[in-house]
Amino acid sequence: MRLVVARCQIDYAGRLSAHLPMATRVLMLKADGSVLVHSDGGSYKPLNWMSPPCSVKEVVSEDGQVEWLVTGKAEDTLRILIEEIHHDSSHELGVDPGLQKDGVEKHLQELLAEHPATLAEGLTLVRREYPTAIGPVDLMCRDAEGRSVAVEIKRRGEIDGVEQLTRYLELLNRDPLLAPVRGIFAAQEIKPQARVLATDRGIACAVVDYDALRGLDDPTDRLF
Amino acid sequence: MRLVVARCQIDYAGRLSAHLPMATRVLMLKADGSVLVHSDGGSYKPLNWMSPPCSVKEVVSEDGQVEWLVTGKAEDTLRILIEEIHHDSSHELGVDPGLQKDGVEKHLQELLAEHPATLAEGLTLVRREYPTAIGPVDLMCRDAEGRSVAVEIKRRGEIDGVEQLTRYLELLNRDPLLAPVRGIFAAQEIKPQARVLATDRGIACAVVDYDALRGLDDPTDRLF
DNA sequence: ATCTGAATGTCGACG
DNA sequence: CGTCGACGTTCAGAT
Repeated sequence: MRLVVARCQIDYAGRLSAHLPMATRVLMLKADGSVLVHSDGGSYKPLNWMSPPCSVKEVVSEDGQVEWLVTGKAEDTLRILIEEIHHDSSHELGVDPGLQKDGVEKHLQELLAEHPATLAEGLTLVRREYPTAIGPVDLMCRDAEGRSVAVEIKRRGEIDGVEQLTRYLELLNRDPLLAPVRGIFAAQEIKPQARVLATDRGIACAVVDYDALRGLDDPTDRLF
Repeated sequence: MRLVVARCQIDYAGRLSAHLPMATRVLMLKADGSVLVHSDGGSYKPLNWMSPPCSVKEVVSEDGQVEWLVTGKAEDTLRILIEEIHHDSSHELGVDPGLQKDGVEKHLQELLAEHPATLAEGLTLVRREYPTAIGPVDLMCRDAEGRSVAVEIKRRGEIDGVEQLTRYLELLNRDPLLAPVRGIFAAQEIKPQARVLATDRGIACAVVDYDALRGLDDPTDRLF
């Protein structure tokens, strides 16, 4: 890992073309050859970058200008024209053990599979990841009357999720052994437009409380 | 901008929970208070981070352990337990002039609006961003026979874009003044599944050559 | 290798 | 300030 603070000008040509005027920025050169250009603000996203695998070549022109030419896989090129280097240091980091996550959609699905009745009175699980020709339905359930219920789970419920569930329901309802199948759109948060679309299509919405579900679950069975 | 290389252990609690075991990493602390944790590999995305606005507080426990507590807006917290600092430097960067882009979907739409006949023989433009209740149609055109044609433009044609165009067509075909409206799905690259879905729904696919379109366009009218 | 859906997505535009 | 769609999306998992 090499960290450079330099006044530089940058041009990128690849899937798009982009240009950064001369200014002072941080250049992060990782061990795999990838390069990140950060300014003092914005977000975690660099102003510009080159993804690995790629290689950096230093070019010095006749008039003494230093340029770093970063070339990637396809026709991606990042040209960094260096005017002045304020800082330059290299560091040995080693391999990172990596990130452990908890609280993503998969966990929500696991919890709802264990407690389907929180979605609707008397709901019982038939199976998780119920397979169909166009992909698996998150939860296939049966209601108190024994009718099929397809559940689509999202962390954040938006219009795409309703579209997805609609496709499943359309397909499932062609199967006379299952039909009629109704749908429940479950999410920790449901956007108004998604709710309107779901309601218009006769799909029920269920807002899920992740922490409450965790409370129902065995508290010893945690990641950390 | 402060750059720190340190052996550290990190816990994040916010929209999800995440944990990073003790290892050597780069910590980037930006002027707006945001913090990025990078390893020597991966991609431009940090292992962990805190978006602005947020503040960093240094806490030293009784046994001398140093911890940085980064708190954000809501209940987001990032705890960085520092074991050893290998490098620590601060730099004045100033405000960045920002990025200039060229070659995104908007530009593709402009080019196709100027040359609609490249999509289908005899096609003429009615208007760009044709408004409907569920959002604007990229291009509304008329074919040689004077029938309406709705065009959805994507850089990469995937299933979502076909769904979007399907919604527009469904709505537009309810208007007796426009109906029948047919659809063209235009993209630089169309994924097989998207093509299958489009064809199944009677929507034509058009693969667009960006460079060729640019060639038709006035070459003096460039961004830089 | 390709494809698909998720994301602490982020970012910008528009109402 | 929320909503929506694009993104050099990136990313991980499954086929």
